[in-house]
Amino acid sequence: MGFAETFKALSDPVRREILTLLKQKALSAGEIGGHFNMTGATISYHLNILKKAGLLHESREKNFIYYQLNTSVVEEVMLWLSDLKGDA
Amino acid sequence: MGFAETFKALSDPVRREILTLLKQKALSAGEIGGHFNMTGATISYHLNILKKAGLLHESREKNFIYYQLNTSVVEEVMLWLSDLKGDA
DNA sequence: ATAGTATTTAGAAAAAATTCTAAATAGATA
DNA sequence: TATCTATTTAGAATTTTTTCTAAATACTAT
Repeated sequence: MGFAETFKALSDPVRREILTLLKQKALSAGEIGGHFNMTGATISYHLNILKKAGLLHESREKNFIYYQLNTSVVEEVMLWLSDLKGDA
Repeated sequence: MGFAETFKALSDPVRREILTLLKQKALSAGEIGGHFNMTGATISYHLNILKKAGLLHESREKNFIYYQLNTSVVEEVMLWLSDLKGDA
């Protein structure tokens, strides 16, 4: 759950696009998959990496699992960068 | 030179530690290598990735090449994250 | 309970990243 | 020029990441 996992999660373009999609509204795994030319299994793999990094919140509803961006971890990354920059 | 390269560069723990070292003062490749249990060739590999991502500034002096953090690219990453967070 | 839809897990294949050793380049100094 | 030091490049081995197919799980609804 440290920065290592979070930066790794952010390093993949597919995962960054997923986060961008989730910036506005929560989406189910299937809806997310609809935006990519990939199997559901691959989307699930990416969602799992984002989840482990703490970047997602999930909520179950009916038969679906809705994913949403967890902004607090984004803020933590920004703090790390801010410190690196010298604003410590 | 886009975000892809920069996030990839930031995703490795060795490279993040290099950036942290360079936060304060410029260091030569050899000095950087002294902080890690790796060959100079490997350090050079990492420096090259950071350089391509625009995260480093280099200046030659005598026989040495001094590397320093380029904070402006760090700021660009922070802006991307800020936008993701919703501060757009 | 059965059948249907959504998502995840397992295992394997392919691609990318990390590291090393050995050799090459670049510049400095004697 | 010859040599020494600093750094990079080339090539190969290892590890990690990404992706797929096929199967499994989970939950809904008939």
